[in-house]
Amino acid sequence: MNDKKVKSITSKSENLTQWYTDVCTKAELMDYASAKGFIVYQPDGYALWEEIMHYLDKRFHDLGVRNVYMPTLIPMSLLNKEKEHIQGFAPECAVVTMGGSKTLAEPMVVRPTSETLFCDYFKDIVHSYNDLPIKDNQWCSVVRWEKTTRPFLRGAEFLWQEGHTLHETEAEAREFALSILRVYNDLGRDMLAIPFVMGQKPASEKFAGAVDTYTIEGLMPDGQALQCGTTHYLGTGFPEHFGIKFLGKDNKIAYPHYTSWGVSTRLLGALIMIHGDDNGLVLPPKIAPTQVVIVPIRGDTEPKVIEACKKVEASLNKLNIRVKLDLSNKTPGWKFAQYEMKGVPLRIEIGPKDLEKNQCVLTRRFDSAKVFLPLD
RNA sequence: CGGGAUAUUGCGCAGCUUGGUAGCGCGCUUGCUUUGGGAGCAAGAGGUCAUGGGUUCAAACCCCAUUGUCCCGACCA
Repeated sequence: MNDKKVKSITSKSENLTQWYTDVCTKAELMDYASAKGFIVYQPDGYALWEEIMHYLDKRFHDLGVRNVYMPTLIPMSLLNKEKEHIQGFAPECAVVTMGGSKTLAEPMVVRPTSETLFCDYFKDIVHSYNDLPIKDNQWCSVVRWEKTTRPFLRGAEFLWQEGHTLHETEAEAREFALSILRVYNDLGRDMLAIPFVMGQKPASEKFAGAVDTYTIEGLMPDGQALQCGTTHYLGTGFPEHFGIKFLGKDNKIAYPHYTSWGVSTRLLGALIMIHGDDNGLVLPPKIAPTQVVIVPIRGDTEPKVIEACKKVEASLNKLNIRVKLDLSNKTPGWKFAQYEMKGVPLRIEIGPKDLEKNQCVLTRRFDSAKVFLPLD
């Protein structure tokens, strides 16, 4: 019988790439969409992203950041204003064309990132030092026409947040960029159970248009480092090209110092690869959409078992633990395998034998450790 | 973009050599029996065989063209 379980997904040590794809689809995190490189985020996959959004929104708010939303499309002329920037992104830009007899006044591009849109907006609202700092963030998706795609790790479209801030001085901007980097590092520690390494990129790997690029890097099971988040100090280059100026306290005109920063759904790819095993996904409790699953044994014929399960469910609900009681008519063995595949951190089994002893069985996902606890 | 492979039900595949009623496994629906590691039996539902053309009495199958997808390169902050 164990043969069936082993057959369902490829072994992680045997073929990491195949294993990764198997887990993404069989744990029902995503499905492939009809356009190449695009995916459907299924409820359990999107729920992981929602937990990340909740955490970061709170942390960003504490730093004085507010959420905004920019358009999906960028006029080509706007994108062309910063030379280094357009040279970096042009090869992967998705250019919009209209069907039929309709035509566009000028070529449009689906945003690969939104620096140009933010700067075009900032130039109209920044006039004096009293308008600074500006700290905006947006949650959105961006499109980059990658030739080779993988779920979450590299997609033609991915979800992310991009923050854009303007500051009076270089020192303030640099310090802010680094404070965001520390927030990203905390996200790894508090939510994802991933020990990131904070660092600075060499000139050859900097963001197109940045003075300095900082990243958090995660170590993957294949020995490669995966860039999981970036913050950039962009200097005054963008403001100069877009005409963002302010009158300082000294009554002189100056350009503000610019930062941008982001993390994407690539984080989910790192989460899956780092923690998963041959039985499927393994999720840290803080981010798991379902933290505890209760599996009744012989529930159909033993009303007392259901009753006991519901009692446990209610008490866990009171503790704000995300709990699921599975009363479906699947067999217990199927449920065990299913919730292991989905990475649920803790399983509680309750059956007739347990009721006789007034106990239940707890099994931990990441190391299969079993504990018997009194029902009370 | 270069090389290779492939396209048949939601998924995975057989059938093509040698043209003649559209098949299998999984999944799904219903019923009964089951339930402590992916249950069993029975009855069902589900297909423009990628697209266009050609050959033929007859094409999933043979021929030509087109398109999509996958793998390996190359490319990729």
